Amino acid sequence: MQLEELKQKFEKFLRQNGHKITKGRFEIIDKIASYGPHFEIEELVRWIANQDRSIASRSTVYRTVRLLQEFGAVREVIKLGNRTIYEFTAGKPHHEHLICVECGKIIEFYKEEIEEFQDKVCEEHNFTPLNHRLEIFGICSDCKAKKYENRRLEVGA
Amino acid sequence: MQLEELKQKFEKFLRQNGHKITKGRFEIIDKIASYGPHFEIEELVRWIANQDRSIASRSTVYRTVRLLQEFGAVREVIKLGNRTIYEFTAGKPHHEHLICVECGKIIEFYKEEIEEFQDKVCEEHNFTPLNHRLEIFGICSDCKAKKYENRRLEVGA
DNA sequence: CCTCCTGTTGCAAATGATATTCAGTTAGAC
DNA sequence: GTCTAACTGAATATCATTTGCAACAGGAGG
Repeated sequence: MQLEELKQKFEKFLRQNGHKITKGRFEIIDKIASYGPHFEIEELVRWIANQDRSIASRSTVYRTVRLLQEFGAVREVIKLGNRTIYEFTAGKPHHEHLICVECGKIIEFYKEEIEEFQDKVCEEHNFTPLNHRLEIFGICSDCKAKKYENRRLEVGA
Repeated sequence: MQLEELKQKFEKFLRQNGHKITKGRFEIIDKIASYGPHFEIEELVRWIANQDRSIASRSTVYRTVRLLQEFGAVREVIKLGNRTIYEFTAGKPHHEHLICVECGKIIEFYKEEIEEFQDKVCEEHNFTPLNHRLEIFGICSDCKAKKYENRRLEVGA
């Protein structure tokens, strides 16, 4: 299983950077992995707190997510208002996101051309890209359908 | 001058939405326009506070920037950590940004293809786009040059 | 010009995400 | 096992942003 492989690499990363191997850190990875592709830290903290045996405090979750970002297994993918939505990337290829501003649904998509453009633009400006983020905010098909429903109800079916 | 035109349109916008025409709001627009293309609110607040005659409180600046966003003259273009960088768009066509993570320099660029992709991807997902934001984080040419200088100095010129 | 109602302002306090401090606890090198 | 540096949890601090509220000011109608 590739989660195990990831953990082993993370362990090596920790060792190489003078960090210690603690149970909590690996339990947090398990939680993130089983939570779903996208998460917010406060959400994760609440979820963990609700479990039978709480494995880590708020501070530890924040600290571990930061480590995972440095390691490269977690990425900040959406910044909306004061919310930060993270993604457990774990080897997934880079991709972008459509965000429904009505229901919060997140749709992933990949367009190779975007990477090509990034390279072209950066070269033009002699700029060395480290990472990028493309967020498209809008209304998803479900929410559009719902609005249509509501309109019908208002008019009187 | 097109700033005047913008103000007139904003005045109409305010009237249409049941808001009042106050001196402060227009003075804030002047400040934003003379500040430069990109600004952060706290920065703007401090700058305004340092003027001979302080024209608006922190809350009013925040509230006015929000109105200007609804109106469409101001846009959140970069979210980095807990910082939000705004742009005074005022009719400028949509474009994207390169952000130097060393010195904070912001470089604007436009690629029509990005708009085309957005439309294509959104169509595929039956998603109605409202706005988007592409941020490319990296190191600008100046900072790369500076690093090169430092390396030379360390080695001993 | 006066009056009244509603939106606006400034301040202080609240909020919410995230960072930090510190004292007690552990990992893991020797 | 011993020792030290890194880690943890709880409380506290910080920083951007929002909100409650009392005083104030547009602007519509007279």
